[in-house]
Amino acid sequence: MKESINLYLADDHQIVIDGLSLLLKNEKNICIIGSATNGLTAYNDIINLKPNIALIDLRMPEKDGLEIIKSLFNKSSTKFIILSMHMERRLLLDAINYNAYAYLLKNIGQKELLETIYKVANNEKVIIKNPLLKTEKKTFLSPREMDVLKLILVGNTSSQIAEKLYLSQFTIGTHRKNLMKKAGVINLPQLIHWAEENGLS
Amino acid sequence: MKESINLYLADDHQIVIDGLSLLLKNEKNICIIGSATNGLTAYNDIINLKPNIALIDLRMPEKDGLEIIKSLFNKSSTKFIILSMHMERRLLLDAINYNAYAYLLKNIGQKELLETIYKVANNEKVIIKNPLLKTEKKTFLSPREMDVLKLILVGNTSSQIAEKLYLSQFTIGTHRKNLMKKAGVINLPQLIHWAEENGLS
DNA sequence: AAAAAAATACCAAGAACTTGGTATTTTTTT
DNA sequence: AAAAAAATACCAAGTTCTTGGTATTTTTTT
Repeated sequence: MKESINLYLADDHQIVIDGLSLLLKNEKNICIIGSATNGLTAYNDIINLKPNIALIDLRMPEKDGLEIIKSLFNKSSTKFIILSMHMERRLLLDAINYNAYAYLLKNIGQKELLETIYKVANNEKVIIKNPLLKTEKKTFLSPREMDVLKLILVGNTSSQIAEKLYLSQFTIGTHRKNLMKKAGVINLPQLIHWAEENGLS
Repeated sequence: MKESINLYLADDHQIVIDGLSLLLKNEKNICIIGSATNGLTAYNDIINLKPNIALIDLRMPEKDGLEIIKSLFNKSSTKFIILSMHMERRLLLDAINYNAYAYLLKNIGQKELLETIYKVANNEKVIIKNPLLKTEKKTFLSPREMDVLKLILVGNTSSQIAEKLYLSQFTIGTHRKNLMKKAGVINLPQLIHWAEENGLS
């Protein structure tokens, strides 16, 4: 038989952690060895505690879920399950790219969560299928577009972005144009709204 | 002795409901009589089930927490505890105005949640004190400003907003100006970011 | 009833964004 | 090696936003 699964939890809402803890406490094969409400603590804890599996939220203060798995990619034996509010293909692919074992939406139920944890413990990768994923014909953003979008989101103008990325303002203009096309929106507020909805904030 | 507290849960994430259910299941004096992940179901259930207390999320599909308490204001004996992601004075005041018994942030712990429920059951009103509330010298938005902001958020231009609200575009300009001042930001992306952060999305 | 806050409307100059193009270079995929 | 995708750069006309004003009316608070 297998030994018990050491699990780490990270989510920016204490109540979610409390809930998950209780949810998983009844499972005899699962042992929660730590938790955090911010990404940096989670990152350090995961390095020190070396949990078998870490269940981490995408949105967290200090260091988001993706940054954590990027930083620990190929440096840690911990297997990551990403918890996300929204399905966004780009984030999902990023997560897979950095070796996440599962990408779950927060609207999953208890049973599916447990199933996923056991599968992951068994080295199975789980990607929750979601109707959005199919209908969403949107292409993902290129890395450069992502850079530009992030800078837009925090209030930079095109010329400020150009300075920061050592590019021409015209290039930024082109990226804006392409971003809006990909997002299927026609102006800045809508682009920002789209971005926030898709967890890029 | 008192009879047990009938509690209703509404939150758009199933996992939060599952968590809260478990969290409260151990309490012998609390009985969860229903739950929902969308506001409309919650609204109807609360009317039918008449729980003593309803613990509801602010952000929900179909009908948000505030709309629910507004609709049921003075029409229901249910006491409401609002769960919110962020502290926003305006929302807090609205909640109080519509007779909410508590406004809790989701980062509260298990103990505080239980305490609050028992206090509310005892007809005590609880407002979780939060440092933000004090340091936040920001004035809340006026109803009109809120209208304008919401329309900005979904991508309307000033003149589109003017049409929709039967106002002059100059008036909208003034509201924009004042909104940015109150939010302490200097451009549209930052305003939107601020709004989303404060749960006005 | 007086004072304060909110809502309304207006103006103009300058900054920034949007649209619809073209076009070259670099990187990735097949 | 060829094709496709991504990144880069440029232009101009038109639209929209931003700033810094002024000013009147309506509503709320004291």
